[in-house]
Amino acid sequence: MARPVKYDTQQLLDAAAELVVQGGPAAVTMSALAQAAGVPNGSVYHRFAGRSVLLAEVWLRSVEAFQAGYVDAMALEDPYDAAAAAARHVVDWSRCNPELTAVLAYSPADFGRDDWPDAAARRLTTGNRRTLRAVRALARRLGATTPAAAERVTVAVLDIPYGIVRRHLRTGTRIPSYAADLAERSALAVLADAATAE
Amino acid sequence: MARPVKYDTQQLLDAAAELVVQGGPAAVTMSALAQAAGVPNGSVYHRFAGRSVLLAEVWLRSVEAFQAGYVDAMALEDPYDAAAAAARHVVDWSRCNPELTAVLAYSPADFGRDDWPDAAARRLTTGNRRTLRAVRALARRLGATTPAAAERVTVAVLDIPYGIVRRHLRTGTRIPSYAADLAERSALAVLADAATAE
DNA sequence: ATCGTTTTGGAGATACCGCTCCAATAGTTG
DNA sequence: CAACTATTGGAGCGGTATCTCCAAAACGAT
Repeated sequence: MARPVKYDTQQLLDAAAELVVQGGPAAVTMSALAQAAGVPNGSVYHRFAGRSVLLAEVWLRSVEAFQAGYVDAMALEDPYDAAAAAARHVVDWSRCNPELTAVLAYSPADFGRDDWPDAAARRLTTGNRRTLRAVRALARRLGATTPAAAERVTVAVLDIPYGIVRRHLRTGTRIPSYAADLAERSALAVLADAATAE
Repeated sequence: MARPVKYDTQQLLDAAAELVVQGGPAAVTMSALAQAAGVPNGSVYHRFAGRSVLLAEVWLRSVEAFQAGYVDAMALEDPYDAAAAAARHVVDWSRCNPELTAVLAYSPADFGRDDWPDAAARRLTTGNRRTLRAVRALARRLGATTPAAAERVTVAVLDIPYGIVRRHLRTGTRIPSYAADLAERSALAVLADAATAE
């Protein structure tokens, strides 16, 4: 019925993520993407209405992929098991998805969030809210009542594992194999310390 | 002897840091800086030879200010006191220097490290090495022998406090007053857990 | 084979950025 | 007051990025 599509959106997003690895969000220009993917300049605009839409897609694809597994990990019955699984997931997922992790090393603001179309902005807040709810639910199951206690849970299941990942990302060293164990143990140590405080 | 200087370098760097807060390193353009500081376009070039020099100065000023106090904090005699002080310093310093902290949320690469002049690159490696040495010395004093044990110390004195700071930076929420306590306690919990493992 | 429909490709308009250059400027000195 | 000198200011050049536009291309349907 018509000419078939020649360029896959996903392959463009992959190339864009690769550009983020090499030079951050600023390196993701429409022309650089076209060149990196071996696509004519104008063809990029047939997939993404503009640069802000492209950047939104790059971010959302990464964050949604991460959050899906992260929320799943916290669904385990025992709250300590859930916390341990969540901490491990951050490290393991990052090891398996270095390009997507490089994207998440920035913030939505760095990907021009202010210029995103409304639909993209909504996807972002929806995903973030769901994740926040999951963490808060876990905090409740762990007996956290005050804001400080809830934040301690966040430290355990997010700040610690992501801090490890981020440091290796920045220094260029590969994430060592013991990193997941380290993240889990450190997370549980913080949670155990919180339990003794009650 | 000659016309006196009219624009202070520090005030330009302050304006540049403010630009980083609002829009990341990409927003630090020579023209944007000139406009933000109320300085003519060309005058910026009388202070900084080019954009790469400017970005290098912005980064180095922030990181050196941070590292100075950080290394000092680890000089305490008792290694656990030193670790606690280091963890607290990260949070306290970030609370007191939000603009400089916003700069450190990125990496030297985001500030165009590859284009820095040699002198700036040397300043960076010198400061980083000194800091790394201090952390490694602390790890030794805490009895860490394996790489995994040393990294656990890094988790305690850097990843945990900085993770807390970074999360608040990203969400736009102010760092709560209990954050320093939370960082210290979490750090000591991780270190205590490490001690029981031996 | 021909038609209709959708995708493609790339040249070019517009805007912005880094950077240069040099006349004008404003203190300092004698 | 006049001469000297380092600093200043802004117009403008070259390069690059975003985005538009429409003829050409490539397939399915008839």
